[in-house]
Amino acid sequence: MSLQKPTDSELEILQILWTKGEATVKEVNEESNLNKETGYTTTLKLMQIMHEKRLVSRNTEGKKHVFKANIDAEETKKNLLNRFIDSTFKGNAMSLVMQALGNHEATEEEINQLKKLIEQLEK
Amino acid sequence: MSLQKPTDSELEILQILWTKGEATVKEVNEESNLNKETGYTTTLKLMQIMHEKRLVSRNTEGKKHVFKANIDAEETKKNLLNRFIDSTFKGNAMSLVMQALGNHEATEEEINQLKKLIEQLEK
DNA sequence: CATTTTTTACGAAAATATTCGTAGATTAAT
DNA sequence: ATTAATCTACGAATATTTTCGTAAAAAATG
Repeated sequence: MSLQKPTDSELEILQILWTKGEATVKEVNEESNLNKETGYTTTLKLMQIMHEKRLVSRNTEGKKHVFKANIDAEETKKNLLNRFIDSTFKGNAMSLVMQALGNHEATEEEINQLKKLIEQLEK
Repeated sequence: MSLQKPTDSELEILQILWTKGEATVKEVNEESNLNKETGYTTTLKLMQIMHEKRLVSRNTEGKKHVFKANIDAEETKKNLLNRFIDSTFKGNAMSLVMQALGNHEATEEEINQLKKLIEQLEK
């Protein structure tokens, strides 16, 4: 069962739902508007399509529909990451890691986390 | 001057050009066909569009046009990586690194590289 | 030099993704 | 209960990306 890749717009909505747990169209739209102007019915339509695709589920009992993500955040991100590594880094995960670490100013805390992870990798 | 994001098909062609240094449409198309069936004129058209966008340059002196990437591999990948981190990991680069390392079976060599990089980060 | 093969140019169809207007339903307010 | 506000459904217009057919130019072959 391979997950289909959400579009950019869909991913943005999924991120909002993953963060909020659940949300109405209005809430999602307001959140979207922090980034870029988006019409209400545009967001609504996207979420209806996502529902058709089973990317989200919705509770229609109450007055307004309440949506939540229907696919797991970690699994989806892992999936997208693997695709990205394949397309952009030709499957070389370590190359991506190096690039990401190189670009990024790491805190002490983060470095310690990294060290721990590396110890585990060594086993 | 911010780089525009190449489409998936464009990225695939860029990867081939980055690897080969330069190539004709025929060569690129044959390489593409290792992954998925792609018509010759499809590849041609894509490369013409990429030329209009200045993603590639071409030498039309000889009999066939010889193309090469007109944007830098490292810079482009860095750019795409930053976008990906923003969209999929909400800007949290370390989270992506952890995920990538967690999914991936690292060789001793790679672990040593990582350790070196971490030493540098600590300074 | 005539014929065949290879190559480019280009328009347009097909596929996919995004945006929005309008109508009708539901709920809230007076 | 009537009016106003909010919300969903849905078709359709736009925009973007991908694919391909056809024609014409260029090169290779015999």
